Formats: sequence, C-alpha cells, structure tokens
Amino acid sequence: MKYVTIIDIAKELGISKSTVSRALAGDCHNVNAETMRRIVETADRLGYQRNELAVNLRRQHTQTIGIIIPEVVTSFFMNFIEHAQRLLRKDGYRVIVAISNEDPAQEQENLRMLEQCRVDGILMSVCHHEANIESYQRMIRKGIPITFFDRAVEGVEASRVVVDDYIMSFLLVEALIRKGRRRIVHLAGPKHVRNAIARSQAYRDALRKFGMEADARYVVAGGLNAEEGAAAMRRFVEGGLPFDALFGFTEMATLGAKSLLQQLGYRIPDEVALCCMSGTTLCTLVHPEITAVEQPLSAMAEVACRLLIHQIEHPDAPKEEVVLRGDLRFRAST
Amino acid sequence: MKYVTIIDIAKELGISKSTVSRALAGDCHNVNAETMRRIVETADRLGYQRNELAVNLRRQHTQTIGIIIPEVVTSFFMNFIEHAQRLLRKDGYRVIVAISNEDPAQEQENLRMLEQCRVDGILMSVCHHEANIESYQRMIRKGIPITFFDRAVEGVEASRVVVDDYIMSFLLVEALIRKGRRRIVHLAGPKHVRNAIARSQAYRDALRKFGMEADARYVVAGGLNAEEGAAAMRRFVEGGLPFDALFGFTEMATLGAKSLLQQLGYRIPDEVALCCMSGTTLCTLVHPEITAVEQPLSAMAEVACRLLIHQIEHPDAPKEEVVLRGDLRFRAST
DNA sequence: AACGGTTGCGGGAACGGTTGCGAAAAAAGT
DNA sequence: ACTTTTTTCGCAACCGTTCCCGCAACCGTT
Repeated sequence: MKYVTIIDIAKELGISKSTVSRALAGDCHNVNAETMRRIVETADRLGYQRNELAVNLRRQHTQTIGIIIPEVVTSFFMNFIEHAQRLLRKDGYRVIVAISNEDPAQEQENLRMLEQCRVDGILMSVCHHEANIESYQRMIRKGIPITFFDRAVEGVEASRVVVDDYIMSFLLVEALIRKGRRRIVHLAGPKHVRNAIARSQAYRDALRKFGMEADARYVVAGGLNAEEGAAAMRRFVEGGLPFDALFGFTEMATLGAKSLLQQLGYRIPDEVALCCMSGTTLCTLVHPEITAVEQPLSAMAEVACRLLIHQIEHPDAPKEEVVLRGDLRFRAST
Repeated sequence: MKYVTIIDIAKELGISKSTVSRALAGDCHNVNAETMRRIVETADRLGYQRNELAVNLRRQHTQTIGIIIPEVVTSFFMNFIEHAQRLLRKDGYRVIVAISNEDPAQEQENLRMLEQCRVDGILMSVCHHEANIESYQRMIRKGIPITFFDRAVEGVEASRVVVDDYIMSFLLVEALIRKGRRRIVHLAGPKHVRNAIARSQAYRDALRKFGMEADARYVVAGGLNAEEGAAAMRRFVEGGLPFDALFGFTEMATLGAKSLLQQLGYRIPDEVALCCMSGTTLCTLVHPEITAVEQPLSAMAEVACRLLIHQIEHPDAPKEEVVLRGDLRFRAST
C-alpha cells in the first residue's frame, strides 16, 4: 500500500508539486485562492498525510523532543511525560520517550537512538549521577540541548530544574524529631543518584542539629521499588534495633516497608511514624495516609519544557537552573 | 552545528559515498576489508551517527512502532510500555508513545501523528469502544497494522489480545457471595469502555446465579481514578443503603473508595469486603491487601508485540485474537 | 508604449542515505 | 596470452518535501 504524496495531488490536478506544497503549507500569499481550494479538496479526498520524514530531512530539524526517564515504577515520571507532552504539543513538538530502567548502558543507547532520530532537544532524568556525563556533553556539543529534570547532574552545560531535596528532607526529619521520635530509620536511596545523597545528608544534619549523631546502623539501603524497600526493612527489623520512625528516600520503597511493618503488626503511627520524599497521591490511598514531600509535578514539567524550548531557540543563551520547592504534607502517619 | 554525514566521511577518505554506505551497513561482501576498516575508523573518529530520517525515507518503512495508551493513572499501561519497548528493541524496532488521556479526539490526533511519522504498526488500547472505529479502519486500509491490547474494539480487521474479563469478574463476585456477602456494591467503569461492560455483566450474572437480582442502586459509576472512586463511594454511603462488600471495576477507583471507607471508620474486611479487577502491586501495598484479578502484564506485552510484528511481516495473514487469563489473588480484604 | 510591481506558478536543487548496474582491476582458469 | 570470474568501487536514481529562482501574465502609472 502506497501513501499518497504531493506529487500524486499535483498530477491529479495537472499542476506542479511546488504549488501543492505551498498550498498545503497555507502560503495564501503565493497561491491563488481557487487553486488552494482545489488542492486542499483533493488532498483530503485522496487521504493525504504529510510525510514528516521527508519534511524533517529537508528542514534540518524534526520538531520532536526526546524524553528519557530512568524508571516506571513511580507514577511521577509517567505523569511528568503526560504533562510535558501536552505542553510541548501546544508548541508544535512531538515527543518520543525512552526508558532507561536504571541502567546507564541502556541510557546511553537511548541517547544514541534519539540522536539518530535527530530530536531537537532532550528532557531527561538520569539514572546515574556521573556514569554518562561524557555522553551528555557529546550530545550538547553536537548541538542537541538537554534539560535535566528532577535527577540532574553537575558539570554539564545544560539547564535543569530540580527540587530542593536537602531542605525538604531536613524539614521532614526535623518534624519527626520534634514529635519526640529519636530512633529514626533512614531508608536511603542508591548512592549513584544525586537526590539520594542530598536526602541522606539532610537526615544526618537534622539529627546533628538536635545533638544526635547519625548511627550508621539506622541507615539502610532501601532501593527504589516496593520489594526492595520491604526487603531492606525486614533486614533491619531482624537486626533487632529499637526504632520509632522511618524516613524514606522515595515513595515506593517506603510503601513496601510500611506494608511489611503492618504485616508484622507494628501500629502506625503509634509505634512507628512514617514519612518519605517524593510522595504522590499514592500516599493518600494507603491507610494511614503518609506524610510526604510531594514533587511539584506540573510546575516542574512546565519549567523544564520552557527551559528546553528556550535552549532550542537560543542555542547560545546561558543555561539556567531552577530550584523548585517541594510540598510538605503532614498526614496521619506522623 | 552540522551533523557529520557519509559524504563527509567519503570526502575525508577520497572515496564515494556509496562505498561508505555499504561499509557502514556491514556489507563485507562488496567492500574491501582494509577500506572497511578505514571507513569505520574515520566514522567514529568524526562521531558519525546515521540519519534515520534519510534511511527511513529511502526504505519505505521506519522500524518504529507507535503505542497509544488511554491514561497514565494506572501503572499498568506504563509497565506495558516498558515491557513492549524492551521486546521490540530486540527486534530492531523503536517505539514512540502517545497518551490519549481518555479523550477520543486526542486519540484521533495521536493516530494522525503516528501516520505522519510513518510508523510500521500500532499497539493500542482504546479510550472509547466505538468512537474512533472509522479511524482505526482507515489506518489499517492504508497498510498500518494495529494490534489492540487490553481495551480492544469489535469489528475492525486487527489482531488483539485481551483478558477474559467476564469470567474473572464472575469468579470474583462469586467468591464474595460464597463468603456470605449479600449486599455487594459495584463500582462500575464508564460505559464507553468494553471491559467495563463485561465486568458489570458478570456482576449481574453472578448475583443471578445465586438467585439474587442486581439492584441498580448498588451499581455506581466509579470513574477511572482515585478521586472519582472516592467521590462515587461517598455518594453511595450518603445514600444510606446497607452494604457489606465492594466489587471494583478498576484498581485506582477501588483504592480511592477504600481510602474513603477507612476514613469513615469502616473496618475492612469485617464490615466490608473489597476486591477489584486489574489490580497491580499497589493492591499489596495498602492495608489490608486487596483481593484482585491481576492482568497478565508481561504475557500480554509479549503476545501483543508478537501479533503486531507478525502482521507487519505478513500483511495478508489472518488476524488473531488471543484471550489471556487473569490471575485471581485472594488477599486480606475479603 | 514603455516600465516597475505584484501575483501565481513551475523547475530543479537540495536534505542524507540506499541500491541496481556497470566498469575497471585483479585473480583465476585454459 | 586470452578468456572468464570475482572483487571492489563509482554513478546515478530514488525516497517526499521545501524553497530559491525565474518566468510569464497582468496591473496601474507615467
């Protein structure tokens, strides 16, 4: 089955493809109104759909931007994509998304794929805070601007929009302490993601502020999903140390831990208080609802898209960094 | 910034671009080993990346398939994408995803966009069981095969893979009845999605099997997300009718309802038993864990990809329908 | 009648690859 | 030494658009 092209339309009407092209581009300044009408009419009589491949090859840009996300276990990234897609569509951009699965090699492959497809720019959240820095720089040198969101990296000529993890984490832990909790378990994130480092640092600093020193035994690697979070929690509980609160690096791991604790009969928040960073509506669906810092999702998408488009349109403009404030929601779990 | 092309490589080495093209395509039968080596060497010295636009324009296919999903509130669809992407990548296909947001107009727009990008095939879950049938047919007539997954439609020349909603729903409701529940609320899905209809029918039939007639007041429109589910539940509770169980059309709406019930002080499962269709791991993260029928996610992705690729490679092969069995998991909520 | 300006359209060269065909050169067979 | 075959490569067409240029017709002005 062949697609119909502007040449087919031109032949049908006995005119040149140039005119058809102009008419379909809406160039009413250079084509007669009546000719225009006939072209448009036969175009959709024949079911013509412009071949974007040809268009993109000719113009030297594709009007598509790539989005690379590290994972899909959290609804955050998917929701980000949904927002970004709606925003970008308004500005005439298509979107192509690639999932890295927390694997730097796959991320690199995604980058290469997007370059081959000649995307005009990339919105990305990295899966490792330094593994692929070379690749990001190469991409930017080639003229493909990148805007990092949420999980950003240092030392790259790119705009970025992040959340103030440190401050919000600090506030969260501080709140736990003020409620009288003293033995706070920290479900930490993997050391290769920058946000995890900031959150853990905040945990330590908050304890120190109240004259406590962080006990390394209370900091456990919680992973990124529910299973890993539950497993980490189980190991800690079996270790036998007393505890009365939990500060989670991320939502799913925390929910996994919570689920386990409830299975083991712990009462929340009486025996153990719970809170975490990067919570979503999920935190309000479990019982009891969980105190969390929510990512400013739509603001982040809005800013990221704006920064990226600005970079595309002004390649030499200075890069910007926008720090958004998370939204601390106190709920029944603390 | 200009991309480097095969012509740049050819000039650099003083040979023709044909040879470069052949070398880079790995055609060792038609190019000298030494020449090949030099070409490959300068290619990555110059940082050459093939322009897929040009390739796709020349060959008349793009090696990319489009995935259209109706929403992102459920983790199901994004997990499907993740699986499908991994599978398709193995077969050399790129993926471009589009989100319809439960809006037929947007879905149609997505279809158009994918056609313009000349995808080789489409994997889709519809947002309305009949609104865009015309569009699907047009797409297929033009030679773009579609494979429907999960939310399929009737009367279109396309392969599809679905879950046996009716049977699984029936089993779920039957199980509630056998546990002695008699006043079962049904959080129904929107009437424009086929799966919702099947599930509601199963609810009525299961009741009838036990000599009960479905009371229309116990069937409430539950919507698709948590907020809508909670709102629907609130309306029902305020209606004052007695009830001892809830059968939800979908997970998020059910979780929303559950959350509300717990807020209102209902004890689960003692006072009201809960279960739903299309559950995911979320059902195991809430307390108590919820009995649900889980979609055979990876099997569905695997089958859908296989069916689509088969259609792409054999345009005239008969279309297939695969019905997968859901996985009923009894948990604490019943 | 000559002239400058506008309007409407066609010709054709790109964009960056792939690929069939043919030719030159090299190798092999007689 | 003369075919024949094989290897290796260049030429040119093609994919579907866009867009620059040029040409003709028509207009109003002097």
